[in-house]
Amino acid sequence: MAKINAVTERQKEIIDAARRIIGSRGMGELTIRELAKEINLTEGALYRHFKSKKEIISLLIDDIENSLLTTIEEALNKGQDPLSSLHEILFHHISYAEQRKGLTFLLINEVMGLKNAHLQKKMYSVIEQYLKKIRGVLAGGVESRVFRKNMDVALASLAFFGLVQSLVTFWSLSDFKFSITKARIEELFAIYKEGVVRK
Amino acid sequence: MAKINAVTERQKEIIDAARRIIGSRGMGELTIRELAKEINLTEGALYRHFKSKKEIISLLIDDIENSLLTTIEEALNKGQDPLSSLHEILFHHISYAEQRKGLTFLLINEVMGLKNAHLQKKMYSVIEQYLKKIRGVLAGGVESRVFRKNMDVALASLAFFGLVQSLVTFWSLSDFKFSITKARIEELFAIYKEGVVRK
DNA sequence: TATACTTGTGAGTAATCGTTAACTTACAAG
DNA sequence: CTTGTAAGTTAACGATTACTCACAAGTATA
Repeated sequence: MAKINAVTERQKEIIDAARRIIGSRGMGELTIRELAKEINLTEGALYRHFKSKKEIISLLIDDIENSLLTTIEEALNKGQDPLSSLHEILFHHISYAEQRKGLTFLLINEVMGLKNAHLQKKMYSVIEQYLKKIRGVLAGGVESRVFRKNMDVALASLAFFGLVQSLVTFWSLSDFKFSITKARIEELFAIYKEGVVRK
Repeated sequence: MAKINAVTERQKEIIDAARRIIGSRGMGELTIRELAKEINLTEGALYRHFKSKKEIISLLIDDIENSLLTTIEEALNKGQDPLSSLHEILFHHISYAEQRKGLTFLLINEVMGLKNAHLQKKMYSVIEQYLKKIRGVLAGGVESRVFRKNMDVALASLAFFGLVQSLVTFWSLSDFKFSITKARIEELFAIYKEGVVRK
């Protein structure tokens, strides 16, 4: 299948600016005016490059789809076995979220609030792809008997996702006051890996 | 300390209406006009009962603070030991979130997006109180040697929170299509309790 | 050189937002 | 009978929203 909609340079600039605004000033400040100001263009000019604000959000989702899934894919390839793959993915995902100041989760929520079926489906698809990768690793681990054999991999992938989401939520609400250290992530992984119960 | 701001009956009606709107139509539809329509009042009349929209959000956070923490407290009292306490809390929290259609998390994310220092601090406080309760249970479990002794209880409480958050996020994005069964929650708890690695 | 396409400007639109002002009504107290 | 107050209505406010359009300047192509 050929590329239907190639993303132009200007479009890239626009979504970069959008990411900057959301990260520093929040979703509520992402307006056409502010976006135009950010890249020194007029509002009318912006509409030469997309047809609606929803399309910008759609492009932002595409951006996340590419960057997040690529990040996870790289981490996955670095891992030598299922367990180290998960370890790598957790580290990469958290540093990804840290760099982007939780943009992914802000966007997830915005899309939920919009109640726009198309965008919602698209966002759902991204998360589903993410979870699918995790499920793949988990299933491999179950097969190679590194992971519990009677484990529900769908829920285990969701729980994995939750590690990052809750950390970023708490971190964001604290206004990014505390730093996420390597040791903290290590312990978070240990909880996921070992559980809380004494062996 | 005496009660400074007693919540009136009308105020209760208003935040109930706000909850209904958010649950059925999303945060984006929570406007003064829609809110007035929902309880058959005029917009001006609403302002007899609060001084700004932010105050409504603030009241909503208060509402969550009371209802969620009460729910968790009840579950905590039901549990006979640390492990069963966590079990109860997870069940109660998920059914709480289910009833309210993930309102708590919608509100958390909305506040994150608003970048309003006061509301953010308030929301942070609610989550902090929640986590504190979980930390209490976890610390008790470590002491009674039911839980791992070298566990970071702060991160473990965050991971617990993440179980519910990710489940509700995914559930909400899927437009509440799938149902959360008892068996699923049981398995989710098993992942938290046992971890994913084979013993 | 003439033509067409792209990208920009600047001024506008209607709609909607939170909020407020001026006024009315029901009711209670003295 | 007067006065005060709480709670409502109606109508508007200024600001902001996403979005549009006539027009100009540059660039590439024929």
